[in-house]
Amino acid sequence: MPSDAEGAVRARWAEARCFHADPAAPGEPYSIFIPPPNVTAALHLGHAFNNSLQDLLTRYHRMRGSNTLWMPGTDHAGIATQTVVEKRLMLQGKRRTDFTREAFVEKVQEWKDEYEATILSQLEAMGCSCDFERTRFTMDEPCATAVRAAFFTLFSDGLVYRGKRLVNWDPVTQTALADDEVEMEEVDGSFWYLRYPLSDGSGHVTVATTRPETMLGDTAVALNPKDPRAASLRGKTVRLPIVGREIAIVEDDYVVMPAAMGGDPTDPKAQFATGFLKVTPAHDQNDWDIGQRHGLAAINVMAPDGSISDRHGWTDTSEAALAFVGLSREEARKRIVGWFKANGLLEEVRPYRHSVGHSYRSHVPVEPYLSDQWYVRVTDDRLRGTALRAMTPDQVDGALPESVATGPKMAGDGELRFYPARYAKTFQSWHENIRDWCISRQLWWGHRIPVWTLRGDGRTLAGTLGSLASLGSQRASVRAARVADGTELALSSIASTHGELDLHVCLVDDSDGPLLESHGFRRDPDVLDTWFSSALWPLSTLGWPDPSRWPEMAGLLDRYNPSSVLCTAREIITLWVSRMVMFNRYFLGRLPFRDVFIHAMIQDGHGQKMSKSLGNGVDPRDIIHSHGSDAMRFTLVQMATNTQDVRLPVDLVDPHSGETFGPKWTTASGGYTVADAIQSSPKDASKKMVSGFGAATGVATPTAEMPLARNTSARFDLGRNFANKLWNATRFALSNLAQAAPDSAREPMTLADRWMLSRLEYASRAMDEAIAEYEFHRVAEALYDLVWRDFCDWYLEAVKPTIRTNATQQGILAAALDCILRMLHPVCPFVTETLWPSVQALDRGAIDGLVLPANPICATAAWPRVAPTLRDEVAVEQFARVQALVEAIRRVRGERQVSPKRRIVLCAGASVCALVASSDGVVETLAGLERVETTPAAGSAARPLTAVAIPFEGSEVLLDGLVDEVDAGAERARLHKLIAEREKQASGMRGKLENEGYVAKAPPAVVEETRKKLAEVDADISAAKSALAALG
RNA sequence: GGGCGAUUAGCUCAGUUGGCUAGAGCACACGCAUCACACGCGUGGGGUCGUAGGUUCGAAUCCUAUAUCGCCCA
Repeated sequence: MPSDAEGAVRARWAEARCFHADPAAPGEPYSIFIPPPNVTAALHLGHAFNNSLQDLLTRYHRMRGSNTLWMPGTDHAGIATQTVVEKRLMLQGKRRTDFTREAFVEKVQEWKDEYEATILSQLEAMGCSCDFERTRFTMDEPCATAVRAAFFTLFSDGLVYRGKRLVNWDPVTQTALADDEVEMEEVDGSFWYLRYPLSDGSGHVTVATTRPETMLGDTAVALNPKDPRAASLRGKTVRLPIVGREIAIVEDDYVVMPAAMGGDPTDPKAQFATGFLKVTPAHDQNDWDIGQRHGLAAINVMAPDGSISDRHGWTDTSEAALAFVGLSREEARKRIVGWFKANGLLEEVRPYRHSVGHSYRSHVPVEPYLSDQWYVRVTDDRLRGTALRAMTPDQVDGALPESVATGPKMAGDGELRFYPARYAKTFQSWHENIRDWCISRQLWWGHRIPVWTLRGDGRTLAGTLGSLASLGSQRASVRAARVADGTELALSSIASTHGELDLHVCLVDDSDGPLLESHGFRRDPDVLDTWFSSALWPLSTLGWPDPSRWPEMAGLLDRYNPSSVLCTAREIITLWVSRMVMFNRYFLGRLPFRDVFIHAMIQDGHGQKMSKSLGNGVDPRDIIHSHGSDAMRFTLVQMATNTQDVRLPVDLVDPHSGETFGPKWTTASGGYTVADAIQSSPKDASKKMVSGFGAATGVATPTAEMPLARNTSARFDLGRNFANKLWNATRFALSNLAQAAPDSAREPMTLADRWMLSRLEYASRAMDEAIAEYEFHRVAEALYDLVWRDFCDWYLEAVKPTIRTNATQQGILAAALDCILRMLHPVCPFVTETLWPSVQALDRGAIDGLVLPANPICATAAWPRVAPTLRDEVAVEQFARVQALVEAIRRVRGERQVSPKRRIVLCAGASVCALVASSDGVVETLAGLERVETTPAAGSAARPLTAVAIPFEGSEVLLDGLVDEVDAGAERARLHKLIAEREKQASGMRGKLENEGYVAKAPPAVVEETRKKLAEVDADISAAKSALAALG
């Protein structure tokens, strides 16, 4: 199907507003929220996959009469988008800080506008039946309003708090990094062995460390409680060199014991360990955890630029320590090692290769850095508990924790179901082990945190608080915390509290900001984690908290939340699914969706995840260009199995010659296989092109002489061939119906007609079941078998002799075609919609059990109502025999290389002749028979010399006229081979039946089946043997 | 380190409570320009189901161990 026809079809849909959801319209609601794609980049095949499945569901339920909403939109993707824009600025030699915050955000906005438009056009090109009139963006006004309301509510309810935590800090760009922005790199480092004297002068302990510079912030030395030295050291303290701080010796399981003292000799760390660990809670995640367990102080000895500093939490600076203040962390390391050496406290240095996290932006080692961040208290039962209680009980592994199970009941409890079921476990264990959610990000692109803070002593702050009374609790929420440890305080007690305090005021609306700022408050510069706004997606897109503010959203929230299903990928269960469930339940008291369908991942041909950095993502528009949208969709649906990720070997299309070829591969850092950035034309090696890898990584820039090569993949040939097949079959059917004789008679239904209707019934049932279970490859399989195998290979061939004169059959052919278009539409909307008008124009007789209401547009046509009575078991069984006979004859024709043009004579017994007669000429047509003759009973002395015998259903069937002269030798060989095959089968079955255990214990039906089969095979063998005997 | 998944034909994948000769598409071989389709039609070859044990009358399927690969979480 030509791709320009796709545009015309889209225009038809748009004009009829087929996909616009009207909450006032009738029908059961069926809604899906699109997982909003990041505006960072264009969509790739993974998105095409995900969206093809969502569209399949949406179109299917729309045709089934549901009131359907597929909500589209995009996500601002804070860190990722800000980073790509900063990278682009860097190419111009500029940095984010060269601009004002507003000017920079403006630049990101431009990027967003460009990619949002690209993404939406990609969705349209794929044929997605989204309600594009309702398209949302996570930072547009309704979404921002929802974010603000949600944050305010959580803040007021005590579910948001400020706390300290180690973040991945990039000291060069001075921002926190998400975990996935940290690249692990192998580094040649060292273990330094430092001696820390015991305070009582009774000796020393030796700690091993890869980061000696952090010792300035040590607040303990730890050893394993199983360590034999533990008892004698219990209660003692250590005098920290340089600083002079007296620090405790604590016992913790985390500490690795040296191999020599009972540590695990296979653990490489045990080879290096001394059994003593310096504990620096402010500069190491594991040390932080130890610190939490033992109540240790966290002393931060670094400035945000990574230099040693006594101004960020370090107060007990000694004279000796001052010498290191101001040094970079690299320089400090050298000087501190030098100090230990000079003072005789450096015991040893051993080389050590280990992996260290590096910033993917500045490529310097990431510093675990202690900083103040905002948190959502997701560990609270109101969030975590409601999420766990949402799980359907039969998917809960074991039992929910007692404290959770006994929590308050709520609508939606027990209604959340995962497909495939195994992912429920991921959801459950995530919530059982969840930690409070850090939601602040040191970025400029995102929803800015709506909190204003004033720091001061209690008495002053109490006074300020009094003058803010006019704000009222509807517009402002106030909380107070002690600066030193973050402890929250009751507002009534702050006037009498000593020490520095922070007063945090959360505002519903920015308009009250200036009032706060006039009192010296400053707004938090950070923005919210992107997932905070994503978590509200099923709420914000429907106008929550106040749909009346947007007239076009009236009624949406009540009608479409909860939605029907969320379709997404594995890693999203923790990032997004969890948070949507918690927020939707907390704010609205409902589930955001009842089903969660987790689909496989599309990998490249080397089993690698498609990613921007590898440049192996394939633009769906490339595939639409080479194969068409329907072909892409059908193939993707066919690949949607529930167990496996999907490998997709990718080829390039040479822009110079149009030829498809396999690219040249190379190995990139990390051992990944990537396409060479620049590829040569297979036709003319002097002509070059840029691969997706080259363009995505910026290694090569496409030019007029060296254009970007499109991707393609032979995997999509399947879908293209399928769409082509349907197209041609429809053309053929239409032309036959157009040439039907005007005086066609209404005949009784033929065997083929009854069989075809049965196949429609079967396929319709198979589709319903597969969709209900989200087993999409079965949908594709059912359609493929129906269209290609049943309709094209058999039915169209079978009706050829009768279709032009049999009016009943004409009606059935038209109805079958109509039914097929409807059933195929959710997968291949373009070709079905294109064919729709001509098929709708056909006359069709009324068929009992098949209802196909007329409709001008396929997309909104009713799903076929196929009654179970359409299934004709007799016809199904009879036709299977016809197929077996035709195939048996064809096999011989194939072996003998008989020309398809050559007509032959079939001589068979009464039973086979009756079968042939019942087929209304189908056997004759498909097997190329001249005529059929009834053979006299067995012992056929009159067997023609040119006849060839085949066993069929246990009797001998003769084919005459295959060849001019039978080659007796070849004929014997064929029969011997056939007999050997059947003997092997028979002996297998006989073996089973001779096994007493089998006959005694297997279900009787299974045993009976084996007996029946064996009798048939034995009859075939004797038929073949008698044919052999006849040959002489 | 914890969890999940995969390993079946040359390739990409099915195989849902254990039960007909383990299937499909592509690729391959042979034949066919058969009046819808060569992006096609017909026929055929090709697999000791990762390995080793076990349960069972019977195992690709269930159990145990093990190898390799991948993903998620820490």
